[in-house]
Amino acid sequence: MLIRELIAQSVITAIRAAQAEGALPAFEVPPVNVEHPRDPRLGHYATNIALHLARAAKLPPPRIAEIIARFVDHPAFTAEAVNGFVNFRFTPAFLASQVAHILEQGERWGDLDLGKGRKAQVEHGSANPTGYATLGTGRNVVIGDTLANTLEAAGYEVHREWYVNDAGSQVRVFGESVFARYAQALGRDEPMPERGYLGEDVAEVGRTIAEREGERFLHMPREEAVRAVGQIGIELVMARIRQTMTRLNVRYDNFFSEKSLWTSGLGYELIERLRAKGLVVEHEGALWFTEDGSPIRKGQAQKRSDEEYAEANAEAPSGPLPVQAVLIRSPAVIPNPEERPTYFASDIPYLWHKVVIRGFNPAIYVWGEDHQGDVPRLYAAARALGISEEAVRIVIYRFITLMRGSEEVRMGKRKGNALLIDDVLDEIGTDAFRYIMLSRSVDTKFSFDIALLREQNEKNPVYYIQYGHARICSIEAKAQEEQWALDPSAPLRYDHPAELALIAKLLELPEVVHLVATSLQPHHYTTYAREVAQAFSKFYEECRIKGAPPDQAFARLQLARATRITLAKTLRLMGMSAPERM
RNA sequence: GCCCCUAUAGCUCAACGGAUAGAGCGUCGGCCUCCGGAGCCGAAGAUCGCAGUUCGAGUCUGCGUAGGGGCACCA
Repeated sequence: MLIRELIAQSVITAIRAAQAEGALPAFEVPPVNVEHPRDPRLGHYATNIALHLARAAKLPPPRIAEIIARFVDHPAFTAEAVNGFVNFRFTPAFLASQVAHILEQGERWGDLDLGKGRKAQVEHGSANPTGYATLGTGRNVVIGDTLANTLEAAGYEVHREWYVNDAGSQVRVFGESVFARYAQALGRDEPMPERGYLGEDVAEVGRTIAEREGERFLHMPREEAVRAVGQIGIELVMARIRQTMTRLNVRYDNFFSEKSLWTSGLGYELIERLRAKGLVVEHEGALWFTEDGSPIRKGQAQKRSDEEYAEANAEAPSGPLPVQAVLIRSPAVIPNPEERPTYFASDIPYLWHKVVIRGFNPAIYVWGEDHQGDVPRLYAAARALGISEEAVRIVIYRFITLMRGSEEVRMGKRKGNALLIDDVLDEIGTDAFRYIMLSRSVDTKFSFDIALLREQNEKNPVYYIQYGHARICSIEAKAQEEQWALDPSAPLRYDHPAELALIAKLLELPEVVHLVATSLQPHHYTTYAREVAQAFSKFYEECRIKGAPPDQAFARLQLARATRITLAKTLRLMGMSAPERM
């Protein structure tokens, strides 16, 4: 149980006891909100319950708070009424016992039992295999991987998956681009396709194929050659992406092929199932999904400019319209059968495969903000398939604005000017990269200045956190080497404010894991890790270990160890290393 | 036109409806006989605007302003 839940319970018990003795009138006890006071001098926790009870109890809040504080009875903390709040302070004995608890938990410290062994999936990365992994994908995978780590710590059995968009017309355009580069590498005068992929990565893939395979594809029918070269291209790109992910300390259990959803027949099977429910209809030669079975609205099937939307919707009622989207394109428009299912059409069997076939609950999607419009569609698909909406959780993160000095650089894979993860890692390394990606909340857009990379790297707070960890390792080693006088027989005791503040900070770890696991907002770790490192620095500054009386030296060394465990765990959750020296 | 997201210190970001809005970087000023100074202490500096709900609003609601994304037989 989290400590805040413990406190909430003792408050409820206190209120009931007060009611039983007639100190408070009878009323239904509302949920008790327990939080950290902003000012740590007020205590470790506080509740505002008295402010909420004023009406029900027909008493002024400060009076209620006093009564509750008087009836709170728990060995771990004391209660005090201030300003209508009830503030709680851990007893030094309890804090000392928690240091022992952390040491005993070791690597399991911070773990929760939220998942109760249920299977959860985090699908992240999933960029089109039409080029090497870019900065945008970097934000995606760092968020996804950290969430996966978190759910694991929270007691879920976690599956990590990359969805390979190996179907659709982009793959063909990519294949043609690779083929052109391949032919060019062999000295042929082959033009790049229209809207082809102009990046150096695609050129490199073309050259690699030329080196490995020679001219054999030049002697095949072109259509066949493009397909074969495109397939090899995807494999080469995915191989490189896997390398990049390894470098980023992001691992996957599976790479799931979009194409397989159609070659297995699952996609068509589900379309028939939905058709039977009247949710799939034919319209102008294409197959459409219509959330409520209503007829397809006019003019749905074209892209429009902002002005055209404005005009088309001038008379439309306010609020979102029922979801309608093409699943299978009309043969009259798209002749190639492989390109007929749309991206959304694949989402339906993919969701089914995740939740119904593989039993993931929740299935978490990490999507860039360009997919924000797909959210209602995915939920509509879930409802149509009879899948609980709670099983589907979607994290939308904002894009990165790439700056060079004060100038914004528009990135594009197709244009070939996208910044690759590998290039950034060459400059700043995995830990700093992950820290930067994690330090902003997912729905905050942030700018990434390549001109300042080096400078930002040196000042990256991750080093401060790791420094704290390394410093503790060094102290522990020195204590052993120099045989400091330590007395492990005395009970642990702490009374210095810096010691007590540090312990209280360490005790927040399970709460932070809980917060990240439920909010799916991994940036909270960066703040927390920094606070722990800061509390340790202060402790280090003010409380000498070496040379203290043997019982106190031992207690402080144990506290340093508990800090090391907490820092290491937090770094590990964020996918960063916890170095023993720097 | 409709939908989603964002606006907090000079810059980059925190803050689960609570008490004096916190950090980092930058600026200014202190601190190394001592377990690692990648540190510690201090100063200046902020909630886009107008209403509303609430005992209490950076946080919720409405309107406005500014920015990003979406509204495809693209992926």
